[in-house]
Amino acid sequence: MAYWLMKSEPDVYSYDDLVREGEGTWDGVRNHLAAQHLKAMQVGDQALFYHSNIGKEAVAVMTISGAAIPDPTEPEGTRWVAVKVKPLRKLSRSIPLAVIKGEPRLAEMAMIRQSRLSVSPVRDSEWAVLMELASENGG
DNA sequence: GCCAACGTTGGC
DNA sequence: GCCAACGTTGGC
Repeated sequence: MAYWLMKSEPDVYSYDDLVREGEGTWDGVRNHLAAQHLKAMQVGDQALFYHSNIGKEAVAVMTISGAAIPDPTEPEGTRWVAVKVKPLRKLSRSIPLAVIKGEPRLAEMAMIRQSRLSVSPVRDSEWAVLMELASENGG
């Protein structure tokens, strides 16, 4: 199972919106590297839901419920893709970007190294650190 | 609101 | 094929 981090501006689409929907389609990705990551996702993978711009924090964990399909917001024939996601759990403590940046063990995270990438992989070791930061008694 | 990073477009 | 101009993302 792989781990990911996916960004969304909460005033456009927030974690609460996903909870309300039950299952969401992660579409609108228009970056080739991000799209590559979408294609690599498998059902059962887990992803951090990160609120960009407003909040700037990871707020929840979701699970990939459907592998890559042609992006329904694009006309047929284009190669952009979307995946299906379902909410899993809200983090006990959300993880602000500042905390991620201040954690040396997360310095190599893809989202830190390339801040504008909206879909990025998270290593197992990084995931463990993030979950530690998100727990009530960890850190 | 500003600006850095990055991608895309178009002139040459 | 290079590179300047421009648009977008997203942090500050």
